[in-house]
This record gives sequence, structure tokens and C-alpha cells, in this order.
Amino acid sequence: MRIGELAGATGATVRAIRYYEEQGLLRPERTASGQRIYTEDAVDQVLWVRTLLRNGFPSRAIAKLRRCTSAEEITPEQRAVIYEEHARIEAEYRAIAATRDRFESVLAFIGDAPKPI
Amino acid sequence: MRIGELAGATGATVRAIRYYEEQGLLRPERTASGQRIYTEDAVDQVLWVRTLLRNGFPSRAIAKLRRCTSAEEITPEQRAVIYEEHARIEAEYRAIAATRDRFESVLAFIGDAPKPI
DNA sequence: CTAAGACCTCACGTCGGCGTCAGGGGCAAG
DNA sequence: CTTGCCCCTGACGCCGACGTGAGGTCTTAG
Repeated sequence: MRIGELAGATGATVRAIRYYEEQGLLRPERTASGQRIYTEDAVDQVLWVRTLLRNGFPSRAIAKLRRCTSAEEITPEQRAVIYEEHARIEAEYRAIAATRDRFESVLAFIGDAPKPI
Repeated sequence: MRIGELAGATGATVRAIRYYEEQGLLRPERTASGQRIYTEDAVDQVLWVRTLLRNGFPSRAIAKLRRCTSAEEITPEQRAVIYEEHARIEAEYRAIAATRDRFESVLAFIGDAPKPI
């Protein structure tokens, strides 16, 4: 598929997809004339990349993990990135959970009475 | 307390605290010579502001919520902000939880074998 | 063959949350 | 009184994840 189709399938913009490639997150083939050609897998890859980005992953961390596909060896650096990011995401998860709880208790009062935030 | 003490008590930098004021998130008193004076409450306020910012709240949303303190009326706009941000944080919570789970399953394999991300 | 799209590569603009000077004022201790 | 530290107001810098042209090329429908 070409870039426009991939964009449509993922909800990303064309510019964003080119940006992901620039950051080493995607490696599409090229036609003789230079147009990018993506496999079907790219859809899931882009969706996953966007999930990670939304969750605060720096694109460099994603790029480092990018090469660990099924049967390959995992490098110590990749292992470090995984531990590091896991810790970060665990902390973020707890923070979000706390904030969400606080909002829910606020919502329990809204509709009737105001509540301080 | 003065700004340096507040910074020490909250882990924020002096610059950050001045920035929060610039965005309407804090309203310290001033001495005759212009120095900022904070009450004890400011510590919790700053901590809460930073929690919200870490959780992806735009500072303008925080500013809009800032005025709804205990006994006051809540405006429709504030109500809207609360619902809106609650939806956002709920979505983010689910996304983070999913990513965390994915990482945990990866971690279950690391140390022994590589696992795709 | 031609015209409309879709695509290409630079390359500068934007936005939020501060960092980081520059240049100057306030204040408690010795 | 002066030394040293904290404080003040601008104002520019930075970084990441794109947006937004400009100016040219490719592809495909008619």
C-alpha cells in the first residue's frame, strides 16, 4: 500500500508517517521512482507506535525496541530500555489511576453540588 | 512563605512556579517591594497542579477549574471541562493499562528469552 | 495525451512547559 | 555599609511531534 492508504487505515497523517520513518520507526520499501510502499503489517506497527507515543514514550526509545522481533537476540541495551520504560509506565499508571479516582469522586457530586478540585 | 521555600517544598523550580502564576494557576500575595508571598495551601496546590500536568492536562483546563472552591457555584463551563477531562483521563487510563499489561507480559519472558514488542 | 490527484523532498512554523541568561532590586549578617 | 543570597521582570532558547507551505514528480482516469 502507499502512504495515503496507510494514513487512512491508521488515522495518522501522511506527514506523521513520514516523521515516524525519519525517526527510524518504519522502513518502507521504495518504488523505482521513490514512492514508499508499505506491507499490511505497517498498519499494526503504526497503531502501536501511536499508542506508545500517546503513552509518553520518546520516539528514540521506540526506535531502540523496534529491532527486537520474534526470534532475534535481545541486546542488553534493549533490555535496559524495556525495564526503564516499564518503570516509567508503571508510575504513570498509578498517577493516572489516582487522578481518575479523584475525578470520579468529583463526578459523584456534580449534577447536584459543586466540589472542590 | 517565599517562592524559594515553596519550590523546595514541592520539588518544582522557581521558574515553574512563576510560570504557573503566569498561566493563572496561582495567585500569591505580594509584599510592598513586589516579592511573592504564598500561604501553606500553595504547597498542595502546586503538587496537584503538577500531578494534573503530568497526566496531560493542558494548563488552561486547570486554570478554568481553579475557581471552583468548596462553597462556590460551579459554572456550566467548568462542568463541561470536568466531563471532558474525565473522558480524556479515562481513555488515557485504559491506554496506559493496556500498554502496561503488554510490557508485563514482555517482562515475564525477559531474562530467559527475547519477546517481540 | 492531458489533467487531477497523490506523492516526493526540503525547510521553516507552532505549541506547551519550562530552562536560562541579563540586568537590576531587597534584606539580614557581620 | 557592604557582602552575599534571594528575589524581580523581561525575553530568548529548547525539545518533541508534528503542521504547513513551496516547488517539483508520478500515476492513473478519461
